[in-house]
Amino acid sequence: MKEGPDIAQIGALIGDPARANMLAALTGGRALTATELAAAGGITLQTASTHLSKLETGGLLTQRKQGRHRYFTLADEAVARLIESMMGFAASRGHLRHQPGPKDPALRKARICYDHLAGDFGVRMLDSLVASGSIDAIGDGLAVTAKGESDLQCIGIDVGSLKSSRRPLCRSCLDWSERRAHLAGSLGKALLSNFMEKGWARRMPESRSVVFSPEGERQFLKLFPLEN
Amino acid sequence: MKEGPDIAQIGALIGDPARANMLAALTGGRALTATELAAAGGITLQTASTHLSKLETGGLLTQRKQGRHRYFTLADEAVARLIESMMGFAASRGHLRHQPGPKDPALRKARICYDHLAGDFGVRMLDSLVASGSIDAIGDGLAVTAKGESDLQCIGIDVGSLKSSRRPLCRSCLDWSERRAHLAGSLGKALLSNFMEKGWARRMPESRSVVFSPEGERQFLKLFPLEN
DNA sequence: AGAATGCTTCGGTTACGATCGAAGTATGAA
DNA sequence: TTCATACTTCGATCGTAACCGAAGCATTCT
Repeated sequence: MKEGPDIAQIGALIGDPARANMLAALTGGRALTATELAAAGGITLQTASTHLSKLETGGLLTQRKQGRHRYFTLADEAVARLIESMMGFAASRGHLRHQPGPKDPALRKARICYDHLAGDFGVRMLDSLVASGSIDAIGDGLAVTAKGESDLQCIGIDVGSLKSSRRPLCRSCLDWSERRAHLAGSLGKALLSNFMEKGWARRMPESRSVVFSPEGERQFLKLFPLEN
Repeated sequence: MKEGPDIAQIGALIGDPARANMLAALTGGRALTATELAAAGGITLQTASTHLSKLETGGLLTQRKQGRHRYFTLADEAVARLIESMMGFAASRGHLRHQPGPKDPALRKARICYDHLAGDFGVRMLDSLVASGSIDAIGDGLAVTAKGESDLQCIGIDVGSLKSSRRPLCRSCLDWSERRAHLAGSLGKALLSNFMEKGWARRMPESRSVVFSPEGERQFLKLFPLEN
């Protein structure tokens, strides 16, 4: 009858539209203030405040006060994964919010998923890394090969130092737009920051989309070719 | 602002305690009638009926009428994965339902997870298969080796025929009690049914727990040893 | 045929929670 | 100090949905 952990609590937590919108906004990875989240949820500040405290006591959010602002973030990567997996599920059921805004194509092309690259470009990058033998893939599992380690070193990424972190190096993440895997984990994060440092890509404010400069896109496509 | 798929709908669907309990009951894998589910949810039949129709239109359940009964099942494996992953998340946050009933230890030891073996025994089985070189594991990805294929043949499982199914052969599934991976996919299912055919194990009515006979447990432990 | 079982639909009650206005606290700026 | 911003808490309203009793179908049993 009543077995196991209590799903209903977190379900209800995510089940409110305003809260769901706020969580989705935070999937962008950057910390947001209460007022920004209120806007994202489409509600007043007071209401947002109560929602945020609920989400925090529910363990989904952490807050960090800085000056007179209160910055909220997803509690950890597990939360981000849960939200993203629910998005994938919702998308597969056709629970889509039809709003073919101008941002939509940009989001499908390249967007941020917590701290790594998702969308068309994210999928292409992982496919290319696997095809070139830099990453071994068995099902959902990923591992960097010796070749990959040296290739990545050339781009400017030290895999060795990433390995020492407690966080898994590679992890495949299924996103809702492509429904195919892209690269998450500390390596996924490192690659994206690498692109941004080089000026190839930058994040758009108020959105999860990532735009590449013309030159950046050229370099990216050259670096991660698709054979077929 | 409003990007991507609508999480809130399925969140709300799962967010109701009665519905959550019914879904959890269905994670057991067997099809249940409306009255059984009403009992599982702790509500009357009428209320259960409306809940069930909501879950069905939401795409979480499928019903199959047979005679004067209506059997409900989780719509597909993706739903089962979602529920189980939410259970894992809830457990990690301490959202546990404290009810130290007598069944609890049995559930941790061996229970069913949709259609395969989970709990202590499920984890042990996968660990042993990996250690013996029957299964290759990279991160979350699993693949049967040639050695594994012949070993499994000896037990009475034809991997070749399983491969032809559309469903993935191996998949790792993280369960809430152990927080470690166990074997899902068509192979996971085949192994469990193999044990049950041999009389090693059987399912308890009204519960997700799987109990091994003394002899069955002896055989199981011998077949899947742990070295350390 | 009639009776029993399994389930759905209808109607009305009730309770909870989402919402906002208004007032209260904390931090920073003038 | 005073004023402004960022946020929380209080209080009250309101809507929705969960719930059950009762009645309505459908299927099977006798």
